[in-house]
Amino acid sequence: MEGLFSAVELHDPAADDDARAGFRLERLEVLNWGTFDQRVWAFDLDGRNALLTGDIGSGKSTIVDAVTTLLVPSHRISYNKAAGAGARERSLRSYVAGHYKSERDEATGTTRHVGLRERGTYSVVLGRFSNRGFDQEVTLAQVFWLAQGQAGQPDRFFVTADRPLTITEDFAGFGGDVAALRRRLRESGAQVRDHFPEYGRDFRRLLGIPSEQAMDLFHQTVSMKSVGDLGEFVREHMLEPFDADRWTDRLVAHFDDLTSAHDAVVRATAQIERLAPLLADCDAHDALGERAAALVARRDALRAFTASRRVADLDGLIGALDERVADGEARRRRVGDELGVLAAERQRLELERAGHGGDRLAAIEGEVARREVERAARERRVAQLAGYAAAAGL
DNA sequence: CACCGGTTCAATAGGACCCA
DNA sequence: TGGGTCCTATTGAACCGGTG
Repeated sequence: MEGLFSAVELHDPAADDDARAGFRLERLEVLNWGTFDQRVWAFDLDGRNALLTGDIGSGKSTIVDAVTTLLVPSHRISYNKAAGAGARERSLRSYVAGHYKSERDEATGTTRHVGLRERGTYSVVLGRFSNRGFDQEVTLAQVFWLAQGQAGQPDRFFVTADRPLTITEDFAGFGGDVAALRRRLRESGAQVRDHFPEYGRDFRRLLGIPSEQAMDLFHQTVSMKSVGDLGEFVREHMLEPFDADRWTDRLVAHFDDLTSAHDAVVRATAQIERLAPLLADCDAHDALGERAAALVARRDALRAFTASRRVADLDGLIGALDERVADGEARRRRVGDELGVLAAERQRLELERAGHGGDRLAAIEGEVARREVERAARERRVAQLAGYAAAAGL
């Protein structure tokens, strides 16, 4: 590393504490990354600002891309942006395989990339960050490997640890068995992840980065060659997304709501004014209703009242009729008795007529009948007298 | 030539499943 | 229970053709 670059210190040692506040990159290590082959290449920044210089193709962008790879999900990285290279010239795969030149196959007309490394090797990118004010150290690392005959992007896993790690001590001597390396790292207390999102959450928590957008801004600035439109850049990467269309729509909708609410109030007021006479009418209606109900009650009671009066009348009438019946009965008895006397008289006369006419038997029969009646009267008289005697206790 | 919209492709994330 | 594999939905980048 020292032979390739000259690090120029840009900081003021007198302002060292302030200049190195927060988490800063302490040391960057790469193994089998791009053209940095075979051994661990370390880059000690010591938490300071540094200027990276070097010839064209010496690997400046490769180092920058190593830092970017540590902090940004690979599908969002445009490695070519920093290198200013042609499309698709650089990728995670090209760094892991160590592509350094392309050969054109005249027979097929295709180009083939030539890599430094055979399959079966692995690559490591490791960054150690420290926050000197709080004496905290955080290590981020990613391990890549290309399996035999594997197409596409390399396999990889992600490591975070809240202590310093080095490639030499923690990412070597595992016999090429990636599973063994994972196990060893996990047992040492490091966090091993398969996917970037959870790894990203881990290191953002460790480094105290609250926003995912901050990483996007970091990515844009670290790999930026030029800013064509500063306003656009600030809008895109430094401001929280602001959906002006949606807010305009909401504003218009809110205004519409206010307008319709005002209309509703005006309408309701007019309705109340027009309903006022109705209230008076309702009161009158209620009064009339009460009066009608009272009259109906009296009308209903009238039936019983008249019935009771009629009962009294009929009772009187019944009494009068009973008297007339009694009178009639007495009269009938009197007439009956008179009829009995007249019948006896008729019989006597018939007998007398028979006597005169020689009908002595008819006279006797008439006399018998008369005596019979007399006997019955006397028996009644005897019975009456016997009743009186019994009543008198004789 | 820049821009826009649609299409295609590859990588990723995450769930289901199996196995030691 | 952890690790490995397979499958699928999602997403972002690249590409392409049309347009002003």
